[in-house]
Parts: sequence; structure tokens; C-alpha cells
Amino acid sequence: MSTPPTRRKPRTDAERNRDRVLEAARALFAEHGYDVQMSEVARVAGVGVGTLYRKFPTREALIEAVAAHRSAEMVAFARERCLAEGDPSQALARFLGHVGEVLAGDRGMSEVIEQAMGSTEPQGEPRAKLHAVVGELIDAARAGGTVRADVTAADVNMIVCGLAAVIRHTAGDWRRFTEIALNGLRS
Amino acid sequence: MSTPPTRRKPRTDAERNRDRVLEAARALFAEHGYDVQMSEVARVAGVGVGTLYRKFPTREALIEAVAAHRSAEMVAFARERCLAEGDPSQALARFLGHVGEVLAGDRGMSEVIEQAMGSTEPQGEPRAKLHAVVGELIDAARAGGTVRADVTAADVNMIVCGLAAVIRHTAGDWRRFTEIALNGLRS
DNA sequence: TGGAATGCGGAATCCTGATTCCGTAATTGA
DNA sequence: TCAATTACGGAATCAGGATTCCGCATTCCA
Repeated sequence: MSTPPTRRKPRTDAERNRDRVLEAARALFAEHGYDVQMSEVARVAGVGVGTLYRKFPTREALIEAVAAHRSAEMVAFARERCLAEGDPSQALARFLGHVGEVLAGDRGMSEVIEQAMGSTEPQGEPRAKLHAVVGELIDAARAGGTVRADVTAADVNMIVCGLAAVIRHTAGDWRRFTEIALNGLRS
Repeated sequence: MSTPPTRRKPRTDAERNRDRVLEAARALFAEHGYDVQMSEVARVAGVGVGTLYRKFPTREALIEAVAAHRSAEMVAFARERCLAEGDPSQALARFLGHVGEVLAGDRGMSEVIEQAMGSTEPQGEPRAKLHAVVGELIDAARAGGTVRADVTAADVNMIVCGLAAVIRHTAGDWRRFTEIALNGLRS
């Protein structure tokens, strides 16, 4: 009830280019963070800036697209690898380990997560789901006695936020940070 | 052996203006972080941009001047209020509490500290002293049995880095974060 | 195959903010 | 008080990057 009746099928090269842009952006953002120029993304994608802007109308939109994808992956991991299988009392620990792994290999994502885990302000569905999953992970950990009864989602969000910062700025061993944090949540 | 013999005394309004600029910068950086325009600093200081630039040749120099001052204050607090007086085993805890207090009221500083506590790269004397003091605080805490024997300066630096991020991005209660961290360092 | 329709490339344009320049104004020392 | 010296204000200039525009190339469908 919205699109006019007869409409051509979108040109095949158009979607191919969209994929190329996304892939280039993913790689560049992962390596350098979001401090990358649009023209550079276009160049790596083998595309003109005009094309890039037709796919993603603003720099912001491109970043959001990439971040949303990664966030969804993290949520999926939490559900499938942490909550669904294995020892539930270790679910939270496995999650933190995975988050660290991902952020250590994706500078851009560490920037997003650092901010996203902060205030509960609206930031799109993917980030909201991330918050929700954290809640489930805590429940599991609490049930298993791995953390104190008074641990809240806010606590874990702070830890994830801190973890992101540590990974981004520190040369040191982030696993050590997660160990300390988890130990601190124990009764 | 450096300055030519006869030289006038610097104009009094010149130093007054320098102070005004520093004060304006401190206030603005504390409230908004370093995302403030030079012209805004000048306006608040009641001075022209030209004057501002004569005192601090680049934006970077101005930021550095403000940050160095604050860093020195933190080091002084650590020595005088944490190491010199009170229960030594609580020195680290008191220090973290103070850092949180300062960062919570100074957005710019939280940005600096988040980065500064990361790599041990050269960042000027003030930051170097901060690292040194952290070492002393750990020794005191270790001696008092407040933290495990294997806790290192790198551990605490990560925690401070994380704390800065938490304060900057989170609406939540950063004291809770320090409690968890300190608890995590206990044996 | 032919001519719409849809995309493409990338130079040109716009914007935001840092930094420079220079004609004036204020301060100093004799 | 007066010339010399030092500083000031703020418009003009520069620079880095995001975003727009439009003539040309491709792809689609009858």
C-alpha cells in the first residue's frame, strides 16, 4: 500500500556495491576506530564517494549500520554460547571473555560499547537487546552462586564499559581486568 | 647567560589575562570536556582569540596546561592525604575515592585520565608522577593486606582507566564500581 | 536491440574551527 | 609626560573533511 505498482528490480551492481562498502567500513573501523574518512572508506571499497552516500546518507548512518551488525552478533553469542549451552554459572564469565575478544580486535566497536553500556538512553534495538541479555546472564550467575545476590545489571554494564576503555587505551592484559571484576562480584 | 641584560618587566595586564584564560579553560573543560572552541574560551575569559594564542600557542598547549595542573593536584592529594596520614592499608581506597570525586566534577579530566592511565608512553612529568604514586599506594595496601600480593601497578591503572570511562559515560553510581574493583583485588 | 530508468564517479562546494595578521591601545621607564 | 615596547582584539585566512551535484555509464525490460 506504499510503493507504486510497477517497479523495476534494483540493479544487481547496486547491492553488490552496498556490500562492498559495508565490508570496507567494517575492516577500517575495526582497525582504526571511527576516525576514518568517508573518502577512504569509498576508496577501499573500490567505489566513488557518491555511491557510498547513496547507500548511507551520512557518516553517522554508516557507523550505525556497522555497529548494529556487530551488536547483534554479540547478543547472538550470549544467547547461543553462554545461556543455551555449558555451565550456566559460568555464563557471565564466558560472555565477558567474548566481549573482550571482540573489542580487542575491533577498535570501533570498543568505542561504541564504551558509550552504549552507559546511560539507558535510546540507542536502537541492537543495543537494547544487549542490555536485556546482560540481565539474563546475571540471573544465571546469581542462581549459580557465582556472584552476590545484590549484583545488578548496572554493575555489569559499568564493568563492560570499563573493559572497553581498558582495551582501547591500555597495552596491558584485559583478561586480568575481567578477572578482577568478576572476583569483585563474588560474595 | 641566556636573556640579554636589560629587559623590561612584563606588563601586568599580560599575566592577569593569562590567569583569566586558564581559569576560563578550566571551567569550560570541566563542564564540557575538551570539546570546546578556542573562541569560546576567549569569550568567557573576556579576551580576544589573539591574546589567548599569545599565551598558549595551540589548543593542545592550553589543554596540556590545564591537565598538568589538575594532575599535580591529584598527586599532591595522594601523598598528603593518602600516604602521609591515616590508615595506610586504606590509602588506595581513599585515593580511588578522591579520583572519582575529581573526575565526576571534571569531564575534561576524565578524558585525560582515561587515556593517561593506559600505555606507559611519555606524557609529561605530571602523568609520570601519577604512575609513580600509584605504585606507592599499592605497596601500602599490600603491606596492610588490603590487596593480594600479586596486584600490580598495571592492574590499578586499568581500574582507574575504567573508572574514568564509567564516570564519563554512565549515569550510574561510580562508587559502586570502585567497591567492586577493590573487592576484586582482595585475596 | 533501444531507450528509459537507475547508478556511478569524483570534482566542486560547504562547514566548522583552529590559527595568523596587523592596525590599535595600554604600560613602562626615563 | 613622551617615545619605545609590549599586548590586545577580532576579522581574515587556512585546513580538513563531510556532503552535494551532475554529466556519463550500466542495467533492465519490452
